[in-house]
Amino acid sequence: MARPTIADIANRAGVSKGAVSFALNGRPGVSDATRERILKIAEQMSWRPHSAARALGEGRVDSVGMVIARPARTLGVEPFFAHLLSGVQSGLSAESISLQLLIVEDTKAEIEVYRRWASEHRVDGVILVDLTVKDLRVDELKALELPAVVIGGRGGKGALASVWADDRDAMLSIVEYLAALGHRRIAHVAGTPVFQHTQRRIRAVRDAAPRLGLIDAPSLTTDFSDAEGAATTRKLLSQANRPTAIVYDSDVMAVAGLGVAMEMGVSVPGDLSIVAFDDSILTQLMHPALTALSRDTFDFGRQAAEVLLEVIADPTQVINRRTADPVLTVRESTAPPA
Amino acid sequence: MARPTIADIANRAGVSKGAVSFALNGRPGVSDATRERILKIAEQMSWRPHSAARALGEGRVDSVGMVIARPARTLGVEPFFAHLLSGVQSGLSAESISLQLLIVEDTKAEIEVYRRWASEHRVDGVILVDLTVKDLRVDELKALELPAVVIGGRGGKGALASVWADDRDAMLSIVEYLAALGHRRIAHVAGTPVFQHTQRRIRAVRDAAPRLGLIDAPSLTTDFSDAEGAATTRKLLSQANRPTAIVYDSDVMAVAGLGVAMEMGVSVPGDLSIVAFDDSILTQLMHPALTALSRDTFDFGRQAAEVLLEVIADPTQVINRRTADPVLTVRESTAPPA
DNA sequence: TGGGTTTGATAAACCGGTATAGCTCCTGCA
DNA sequence: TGCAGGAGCTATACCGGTTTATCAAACCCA
Repeated sequence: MARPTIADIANRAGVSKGAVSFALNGRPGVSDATRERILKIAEQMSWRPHSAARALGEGRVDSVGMVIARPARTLGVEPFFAHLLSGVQSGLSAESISLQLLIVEDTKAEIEVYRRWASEHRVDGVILVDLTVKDLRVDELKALELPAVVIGGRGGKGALASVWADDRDAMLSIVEYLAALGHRRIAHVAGTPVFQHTQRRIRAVRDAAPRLGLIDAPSLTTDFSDAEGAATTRKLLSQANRPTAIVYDSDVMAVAGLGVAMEMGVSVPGDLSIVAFDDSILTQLMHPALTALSRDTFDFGRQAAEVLLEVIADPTQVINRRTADPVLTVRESTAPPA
Repeated sequence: MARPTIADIANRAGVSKGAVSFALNGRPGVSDATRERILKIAEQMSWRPHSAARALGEGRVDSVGMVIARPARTLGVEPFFAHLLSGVQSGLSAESISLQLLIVEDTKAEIEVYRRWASEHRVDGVILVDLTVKDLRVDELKALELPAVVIGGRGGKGALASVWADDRDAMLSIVEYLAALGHRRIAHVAGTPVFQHTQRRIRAVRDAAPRLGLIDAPSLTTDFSDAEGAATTRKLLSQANRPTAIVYDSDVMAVAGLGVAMEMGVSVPGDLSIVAFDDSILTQLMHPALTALSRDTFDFGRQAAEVLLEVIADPTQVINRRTADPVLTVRESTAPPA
């Protein structure tokens, strides 16, 4: 018989459906002898609970969702999401909870998805990425009463649970490293200013500049694309007093920047040092290989999953978990200034 | 009231649950007046069907699954999957069917997932990628009676539905292009020989060689990693009669190969032409930008979703749909041999 | 030996939809 | 006037689990 139900098992064992349910869920109400008999039969018939039936009875569907709101075009070059996803899954697999992934164009569409998921009871909770400065999603999720955890930001006034790394410290470690090499003109090619992490990184550079005696430390914002990364680099390198080091907020932009430098005959790391805020195979494929900040993205995802499950279990609590600090991996793209 | 049920609507409208169900699903059994009244009330209460309840009643859960069996480490650099995913979603969104994504380490784990999904009724069907020569998954899915569609291969003896592009023609177009430029020593850095598409590409090169008068046209297999791509390139370029052109089965390997060439002082495209079998931002970020074969991966995914939905609707049919042919995008990495 | 508690089980309700049998009332036609 | 037939709706069973109320038998202690 394909796909047996507990009624089938009850029949075979000569007991009621209720008894089977008790036995399979390890709760009192049946004798040890009966329990074992039922378990053995269930095993033989290779029974597994029907997810929808369970979801209907209990309140939960054993599924969580994650929406990525970026144009598909800009997605995928960075291994960031692939690693994050794997981590999330490893955190969920222990409880055999499934993950729904959706890639949408913008935040508006993302919020629509949350509404639909909530009203159709498709997920027990969601994981948020790319938190913006005034993030509409936070209030929306609160209103929907949908458990959520924010990755890489502090959930806005303690409203949502979060898993975060210290972007400020990370950026400081990069700038301090460059300053220690002797660099005094350091530029920062940042991402979109609407992202909270972008803001934090910009502030870190600005605050550290006077202390480290930097002559100039501009942060220039972009849309995270390779095109704007390249354009911004070109602008920086065309200045009279051009920087001797550039920090890029993503590996893709750093690679684009390296390309521009080579084109313009600016040698790396001789005339220009380059650091990427995110690490990946990309940075290692380059010649020279790029010095980059390595974050344990997999662990990031795993912890987010764990926190989400805790929040689902008890929605009243607000957890803010800090993850391991990122470390700077020095490669061939950084050296003392000429 | 949060999350109203059809019983609530029936109450408000003063009709039975059945009438509400008829009205909401647009089937006969209620008068137009009543129907409109019910629809208006449902709209007011912002009712949406409870996915689990619906799944339990009808046979389907309105959800399909996709498992990617690759080590997370090697994943994500290629935009391939991100684009594929977006395409799949766009094909599913019309019917508001959700997608479950899982990244696992190997095929064994993948098959386990299918078993679980089937027994727990978590998905209505699945999408397969990376078909291998003797693929265990095909028989397994047949046994589980789980509707499936294969991307990029012909589902093994017509067993499963499929969506495929002509890898053979694509490879021929590359080799013919290089031959037309005057190249006679062309090497092929292939992927894993267990993949069907790898085999087809290798055969295409071998078959075309005599016709095009190629002196030498070896296909060397790798594990698709940048490391083996680089190592193989080094070997090729160290030979006495080294090739004047190399075709790589992936963009990542092509980039790695370009790095090796530069390191060894082999100028591209002066001394060596490079072509990547897959296109992405990666190939465009390079200097020189790489000539690459562009496939409409998004459309690939969209069509796979469509075919899967058809197969779910009628599991007896076997659809084999051929997608648009890939086109060669010529950039700066190819030129006539010196 | 009798009354109260515990143990092990059952039957039935319930979750939120869909499908179906059946009922009432109206209409048309002989 | 009677009756067939259809429109419009209700009541109810059902999907596959969980949970609760109920109940019989065994057990305990005085």
